[in-house]
Amino acid sequence: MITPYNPAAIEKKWQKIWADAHAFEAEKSHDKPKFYGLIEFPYPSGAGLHVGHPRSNTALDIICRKRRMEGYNVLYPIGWDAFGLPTENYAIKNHVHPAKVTQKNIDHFREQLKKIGFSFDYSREVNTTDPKYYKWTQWIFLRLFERGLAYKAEMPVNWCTSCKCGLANEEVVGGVCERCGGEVVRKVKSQWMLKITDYAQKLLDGLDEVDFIEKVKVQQRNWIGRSEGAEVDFAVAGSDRKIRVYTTRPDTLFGATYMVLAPEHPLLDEMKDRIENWDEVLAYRAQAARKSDFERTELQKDKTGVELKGLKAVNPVTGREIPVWASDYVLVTYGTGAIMAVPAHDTRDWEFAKKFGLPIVEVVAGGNVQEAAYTDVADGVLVNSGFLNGLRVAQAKQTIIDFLEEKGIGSRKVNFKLRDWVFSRQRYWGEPIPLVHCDKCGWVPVPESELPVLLPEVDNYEPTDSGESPLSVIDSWVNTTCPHCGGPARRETDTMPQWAGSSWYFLRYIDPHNDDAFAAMDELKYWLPVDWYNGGMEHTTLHLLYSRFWHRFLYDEGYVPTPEPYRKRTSHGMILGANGEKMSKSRGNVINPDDTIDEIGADAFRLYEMFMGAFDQAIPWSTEGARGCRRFLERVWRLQEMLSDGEGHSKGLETLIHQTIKKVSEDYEKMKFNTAIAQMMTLVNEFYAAGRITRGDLRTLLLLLDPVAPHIAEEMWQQCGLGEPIYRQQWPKWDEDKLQEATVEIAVQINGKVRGRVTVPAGMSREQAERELPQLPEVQRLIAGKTVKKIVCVPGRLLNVVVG
RNA sequence: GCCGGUGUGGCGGAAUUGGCAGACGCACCGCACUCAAAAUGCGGCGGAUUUUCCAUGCCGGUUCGAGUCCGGCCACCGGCACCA
Repeated sequence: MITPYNPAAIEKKWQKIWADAHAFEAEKSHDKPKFYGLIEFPYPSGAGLHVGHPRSNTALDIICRKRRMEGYNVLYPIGWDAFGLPTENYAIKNHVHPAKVTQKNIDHFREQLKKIGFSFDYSREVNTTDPKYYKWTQWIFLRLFERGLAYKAEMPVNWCTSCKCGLANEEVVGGVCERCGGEVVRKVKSQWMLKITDYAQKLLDGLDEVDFIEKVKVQQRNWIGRSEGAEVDFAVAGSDRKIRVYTTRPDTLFGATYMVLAPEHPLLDEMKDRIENWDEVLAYRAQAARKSDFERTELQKDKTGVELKGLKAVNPVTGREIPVWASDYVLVTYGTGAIMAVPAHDTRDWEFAKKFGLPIVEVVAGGNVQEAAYTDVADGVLVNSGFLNGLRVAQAKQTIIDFLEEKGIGSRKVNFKLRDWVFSRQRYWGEPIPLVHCDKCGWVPVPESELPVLLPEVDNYEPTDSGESPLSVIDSWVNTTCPHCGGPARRETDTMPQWAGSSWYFLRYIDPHNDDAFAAMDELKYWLPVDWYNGGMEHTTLHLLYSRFWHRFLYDEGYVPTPEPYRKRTSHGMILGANGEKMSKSRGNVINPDDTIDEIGADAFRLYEMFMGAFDQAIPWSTEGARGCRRFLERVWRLQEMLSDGEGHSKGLETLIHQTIKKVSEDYEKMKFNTAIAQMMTLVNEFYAAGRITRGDLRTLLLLLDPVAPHIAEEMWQQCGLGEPIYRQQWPKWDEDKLQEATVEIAVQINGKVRGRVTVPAGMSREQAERELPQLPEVQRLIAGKTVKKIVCVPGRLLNVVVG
C-alpha cells in the first residue's frame, strides 16, 4: 500500500526544497541561451490574491519550467506595483502610513504566491515604492524632461465649483457633482504631460516587428488612430485671417457648404468684435463647457450649435462665401479644432445641416444625399467639382492635394487620435516628480546625485481643499533652493501616476540591485527583449502602450539595446463567477484561492486553472470541475500501486506515449493547456485499462506533468526513486517514427456518409489505397449493385465511394 | 455607429485546418466493492418514429464531403466612440 496523496504536506516540502536550493533563480552566467518570461506584476491590494492572478502566472510558470528543462537560463521574476489609490485611501481611512499598508499587503501576496509553487526568482523582487527603485523612475522622467518630452500644460479637468476639487468623469452626473450636487465645469488646470504623441508613428510601426496576439495589435492601432488627409486653409471674408481645417476627404472640398469651429477655438475670441451675436456664442460656449465628457459621449449625440453671425469663410475652390458655426461636435483637441463641413458625404455634417437647414451639395455620385450622407469611397465618381469631375475618389484626393500644395493653401497631413499622457496626480502615494520651480530659471531638474527625491513623511494624506497634492502643504519639503542659481525655489508637489513604475519594471528585474544604473548594459543585452509577456487585455492601451513608449525612448537615447521591450505578448481570459458573471464582492461570487488550495491542493488548483477552458477565453469557475482535477491527481498518485519494473514501455502503449509527448510539448507552446492536460488524462486512463505502468512510462508522464503540477510530480519522482529532482531533468523527446500504430481504422463513406469502418495497414499511399481498398469485402458489400463513379481517399482517415 | 471576438450535448469544452462531430472533464444514470454510505473501479450518457434519419445560432451556396470555405442575416461578449 502506498501512502494517501497529501498535497498540503508534499507542497510545503517541495517549496522548501526549491527555495533552499535556489532552484529557480536565474543564473548569473551568460553561457546558456536565455529565456525571459514575464507576467504583469501584481498590485498588492488588501483583498489579497484573486483567482485571475494564478491563471496568468501558472501559464508562464509552465512555459518557464519547460524552458529550464530544455536547457535555457530562465528569468521568471516577480515584483510589486505598489503605488496607487486603494492603498492611499485605506491609509487615510485607518490612519496608517501607506508604506506600512503596502509592506503588509506585499508580505501577504508573497506568501499566497509561494503557496501555489510558482517558480519565480524571488531574489530579484522589485517594489515600485522602494526609493531604490523609484530613484530610477525619477531618473527616466528627467531624461524625458531633458528631451522636451515632459512638459507642463494647461489641461481641462472636471471641476466642482462647490467642493473646489477636480472630479473624474464618472463622478459627474447630469452636469452636477455626484457628492454635493454642485455645479461642475471644465476647468483648465496645469498638469505635467508626456509627449507620447511624438512616438505615435514609432509605436505603430513597432507593432509590425513583434509577435503580439492580433487583437492586442488591433486595439493599439485603433488607439493610436492614424489617419491620412490634408490641411486646408479657408480665408475669412473681409480679413486676412485664415481658418485651417483637417480633413480626410479633401476630394469633397467642392461640397464644403459651411464650416464648424470647436466652441473653444481661439478664433472666436479674436473675431468677437465682428461676431454680431457674441452674447449667444458666449452662452453656447458656457453650455458646452458645462458638459462633462460623459454627457458628450454617453447621453445624446443630438447636434447643437450656434452660427457666428457676421462671419463668413470662403471655399477656396468654389470661391463661394459659406457660413461659419460653432458646435461641440467638433473637438478642439483633434486636428485643428475646425472642420469644413461636407454634409453630402459625412454623417455628422449631414445631421447638423438637416437640423439647421444648411445646403447639401452632392460631389460624389452614387447615393441620395437628401436621404442620407453618402460616405462610400470605394467606387464613387466626382460631380459638381470643377476640375475633379469624373475622377474616382482616390484619384480626386491626389489631384486636389497636388492642387492645394501648388497654390499654397493646403498640404498633406497625417493625424493621430493618440493624446499626450496626463502625468500629474494630486495625490500622496506616488513618485514625487523630481523638478523644482525657480522664478528665475523656470523648471529645473533635481540633480542626479540628489535622486531619489523621497516622499516626505506627512500627518495627513488626504487631498487638500484646493485640489493640490497633500505634499503642497509641507512647507519644509516644498521650499528648497534652485539647483541652477541657488535662489529660492519650490518643489513640484504633484506625483506620478501609477503607470510610471510599471513602465520599466521589466528592465529592473534584469539587474535589480544595481545602484549605478537602472540596469547594466551587458545584462540588458543578454536578457532583452522579454521573450514572452502574458497579461490582461485591460492593459492593452494603458500599461502596454506606455511601457513600449518608455522603452522606445530609452532605446533612442541609447540606454537599452532593443527598440521593442516584448517579443511576444499573449493574453489570458477572465475567470468569471460560477454564475457566468464577473467576480465581485457585491455579486457574492468571488472564489478565494486560499480556500480552494486548502480543499484540493495547489497542484489541483493549478491544473484546474489550466484545464477549465481555452486559455484566452473568459470562463466561469466550477468548484465541481476543480474537484475533478483533484481526482485526476489522485489517479496519477495511485499509479504507484501498479508500477512495474522496466524502463521500457507499457505493453501496447508505445505509440500513445510518443503521441502524448508530442501533443503536450506542442500544446504548451500554443497555450492550449486544456488539450495538453486532456491528453495526459487519456494516457492515465490507458494505464488503468492496462492495469500496470512501467518505470519508464511513469518517468515520461511525470516529466510532462511537472510544469502544471510540480509538487506531486517531484514527490512521486522521488518516492519511485527516479533520480535527481525533476527541476534538474531534461524535457522528454518524441520519436517521429513511433507516432503511428501499425494499423489504422478508416471510415468508409458512400456519397460522403459514413457507412462502415475498416482496419488497414498504416502508411498506404493514396494510389494504393484508392486501388485496393474498394476491393475489400466490407466495402464491396456496401457498394453492391451500384455504379462506382468516383473514389476519394484520404490516407489514414477515410475512403469515400461516390456511387450513381 | 465602427473595430474585434464568440455561438457545438444538461455544463466547461475537443475536432491535424475541408475528411469518422462531441476527445477530456463536470453533472447525471447503472453495475461492482460495502451491513450501509462515502471513496474507488468498471460501464453508459446529443435527439428521435433507431437496419434509418436529424443535429455545430439562422437562411442560401461551393464540394465526393462543410462545425471548418463563400454570400446574406441573428444573438451575445469586449473595446472605441461626434477623431472630421
